[in-house]
Amino acid sequence: MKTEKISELTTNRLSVYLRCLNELAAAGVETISSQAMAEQFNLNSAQIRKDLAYFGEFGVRGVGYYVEELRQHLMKILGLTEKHRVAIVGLGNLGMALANYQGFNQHSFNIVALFDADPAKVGSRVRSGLEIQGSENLKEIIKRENINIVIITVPAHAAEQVLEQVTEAGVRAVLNFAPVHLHPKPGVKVKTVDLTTSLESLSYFLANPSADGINVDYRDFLRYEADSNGAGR
Amino acid sequence: MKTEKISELTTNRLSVYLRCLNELAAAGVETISSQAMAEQFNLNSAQIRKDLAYFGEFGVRGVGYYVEELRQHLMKILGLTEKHRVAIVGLGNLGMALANYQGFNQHSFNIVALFDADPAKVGSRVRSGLEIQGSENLKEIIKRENINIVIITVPAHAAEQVLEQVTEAGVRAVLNFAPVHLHPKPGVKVKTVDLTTSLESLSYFLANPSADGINVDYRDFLRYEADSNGAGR
DNA sequence: AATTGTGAATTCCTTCACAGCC
DNA sequence: GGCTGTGAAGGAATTCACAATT
Repeated sequence: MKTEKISELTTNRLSVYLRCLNELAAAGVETISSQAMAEQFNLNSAQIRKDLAYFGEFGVRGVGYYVEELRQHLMKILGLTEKHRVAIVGLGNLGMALANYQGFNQHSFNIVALFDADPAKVGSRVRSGLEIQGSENLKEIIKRENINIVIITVPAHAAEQVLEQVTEAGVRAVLNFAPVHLHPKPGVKVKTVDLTTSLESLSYFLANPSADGINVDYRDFLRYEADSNGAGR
Repeated sequence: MKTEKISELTTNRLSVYLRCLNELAAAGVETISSQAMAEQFNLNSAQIRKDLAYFGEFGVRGVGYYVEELRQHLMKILGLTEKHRVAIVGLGNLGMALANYQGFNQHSFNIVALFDADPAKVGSRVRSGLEIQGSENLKEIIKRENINIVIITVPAHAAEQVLEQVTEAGVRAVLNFAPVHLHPKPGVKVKTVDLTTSLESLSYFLANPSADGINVDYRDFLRYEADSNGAGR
C-alpha cells in the first residue's frame, strides 16, 4: 500500500471495476485477468493493474485476480462496507426521482432525510414513506441524523447557500445537481453532475462532426466525472 | 480557427463559460477578463484563453472579452443556435423527472418524444402534454420526428439494445443514465452520467480523508480564505 | 504459459511567462 | 497599464514493454 495521491480518475474507475466484479461474481466467475476486464471497458489493461496496485498486490501472476477477493478489497477501499446516511435537499422533479430511485447501491447508501424550502411540500411523503422536512432545521437534523452525504437538487441560485449550511453541519461529501460552480471549503468534496453541460457538449459534437474524438467510450465519461468535481483539494 | 483536436475537457469548459457569460450579460456587464472569469471557477486564466483561442481571436488586448459577442460565438461553436430535438427512452423516476425538468436550455433542447416499453405507461402524458409511446415504433418515430439526441433512462440491461436501435435510426448523440458501459458505433457519441460511480467516489473520499486534502494543500486554504473575506474582485 | 506489477516512454493537459497589442 | 494569444515548460495520466512470479 503506497501513500501516493490517488486521483479521482482512479477512484471513478475503481467503482466501475467493482460493478464489473459484482456481475462476474453473480455469474459465478472465479478469476478475471486485467486484460479481460480491460476489453469490457475499452481500457488499457496496464491501467487497471496500476489502479489496483496503488492499494496492494491483489493479483496472482499467471492467474489474474480472484473475483470475490478483489470485490471485497474494492468495497473496503471505496468505503462501501460502511453505511452512508444520505440527505436530499430540494424535492423538485429531480430530487423526487432520486428519492424514489432504487438504483443506488442500497446497502451502502441510505436516503434518510429530505428537505425542501417550499412549505407546500413540507410534510408530504415520498414512496418510501420518508417525510419532506422544512429547511429551517436543516443543520440540526443533519447533525442529529448523522448524515454524511448530501445531494443538492435545489435551483442554481440556492445551491451555494445549501452547501454552506451542510458544511457547517459537518457534511464533507456533496453530490451537486445544480448547474453552478460551487466553492467548497477545504476538506469538503463536491461532485457536480451538470446535465446542461453534458447536453451542450453533445451538441458541440453534433455541430462539429469532423472533430476527432467522436467515437468515445467510457474513458471520456470517467474523465468528465473527475473533472466536474468542485474542489476540495 | 485551428484544426487541432478539441478535447472534451475543453468543450465541457466552453459550456461553463457560456453559462457564466449568460449571467454576466443578464447583469449588464459588458466586458470580462480571462482572469476575472478564472477566479469564479478556480481555473487558470491561461486555460480559458487557450480554450477560446482554439476557435478564434475573440478577445481585445488590454480590455478582455466583450460579453455579448463572446456569448454569441460560444453559442455558435457549441451548436446551440440550432434547435435539437430530444427523445427520452425509459420513463421511470429519472426519465419522468427529466421529461418535466425545466432546467435545460429551452431554446436549444426540445423534448419531443417519450418512449417506454411498459404497456401500462404507454398513452399517459407528462406535464407538458407529451404522450408516452411504445418502444415498437421507436426507430420510425425517431426518423420521422428528426430526433438527433436521445436520453437513455432505461435499466442497465436494456441500455445497449436501445443504443443499437437509436443508432440504426440515425441518432448520433446519446446521453446515457444507465449504469453500464455502452459500445457506440463509430460516429456515435455517448456521454454517460453514472450516479453510482459519483456516490462511490464520494464514499472513497470519506473513507480516506487524508488522501484528498484536508490540510494537504495550503494553497487551497489560502484561496478559501481570500474568497471568504469579501476582498477579492 | 500466462499474467501481474512497474519503470520508462509517451501522450495529453495545464500552467508559466512574455511578446504583442490596445 | 492591462490583457490577450501562444510557445515553452511542467505536470499528470496513459500506455508500452518486460522482468518477476506462479
